[in-house]
Amino acid sequence: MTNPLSDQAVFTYFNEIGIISQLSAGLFEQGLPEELTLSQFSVLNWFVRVDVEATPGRLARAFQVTGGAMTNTLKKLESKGLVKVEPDKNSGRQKRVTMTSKGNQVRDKAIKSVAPLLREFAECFSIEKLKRQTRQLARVREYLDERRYKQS
Amino acid sequence: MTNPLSDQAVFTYFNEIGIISQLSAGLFEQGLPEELTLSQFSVLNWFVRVDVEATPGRLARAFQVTGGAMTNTLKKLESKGLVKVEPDKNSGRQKRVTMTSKGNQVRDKAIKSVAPLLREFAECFSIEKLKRQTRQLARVREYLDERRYKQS
DNA sequence: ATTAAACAGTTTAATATTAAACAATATGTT
DNA sequence: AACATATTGTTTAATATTAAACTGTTTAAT
Repeated sequence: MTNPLSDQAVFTYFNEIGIISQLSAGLFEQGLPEELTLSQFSVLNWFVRVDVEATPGRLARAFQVTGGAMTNTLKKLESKGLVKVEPDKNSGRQKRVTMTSKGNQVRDKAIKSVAPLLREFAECFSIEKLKRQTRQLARVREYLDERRYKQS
Repeated sequence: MTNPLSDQAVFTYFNEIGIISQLSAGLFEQGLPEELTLSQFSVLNWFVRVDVEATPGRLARAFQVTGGAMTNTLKKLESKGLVKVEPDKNSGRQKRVTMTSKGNQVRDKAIKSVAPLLREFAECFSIEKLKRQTRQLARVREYLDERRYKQS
């Protein structure tokens, strides 16, 4: 039993999300200092919000990117001296990633640079509504994440 | 007056959107036939849903991508014989893009291929809620689109 | 009529991402 | 103990995108 109308509704939904992703990433990166990309900033931010250390794999899973992408992001961050990547003493194949104090400073600076953008946005859109939407989006994200593994 | 908590809420919101965009595009493209990318399918779909002809610029604006990106997408579609790109008789700088009948067939095939994915999704998430969310997302998208031009 | 500015589309170089192949290490089975 | 399998991270090639420079065309101003 096909329903083209609901198909279209779903497609439009993801279409809006795709465009917002593109526009918001672009705007956000314009506000970022030190040639920081959104991915790089996100990793720095993760070290403040979630944990003080991680493996590359854990970060890749947290941001839903491939291992290769995370290797690339960490290389860029390491070459700027914002994170440290060391071999793990307990495991020969894992690595241990931590943020440097410079990384912390740059993250703070980035937060400050982007704050006006975020606050301007927060003035136009109710934070409560935003949080409600975020919860719904999280459910969709979890759904897609499961589907992902079912396919492959 | 800074409010780091609402900043964080906004950031998390866009973060979820970014991940959903990535995951949904990936899943969607896996279901697409003829080596069709999401961008290419979206253009074909546009010709069914919005208008039977367009200029490259109009399409670029519709999908919020740069002119260069649309040039690239149209080249791929043209090389597969799915659209026709002709010079415009009335204007020396514009071009006229239309979908071929093969393009129409491939679009139909693509719709059928991804239908199961969309329908499975529609079973898990209420279409009414989805439409309500889409309206909210559209407002966010419009806001970002305006901000975009203000910056530059 | 000339000239300047705006506009439409393309090209180029750079980049972040993916999928797939790969190397090194750990785990589990027999 | 040996061997197969799984895991972790990296490398490689391909690709879609962007920003910026560029070409050609139209519009506007003087």
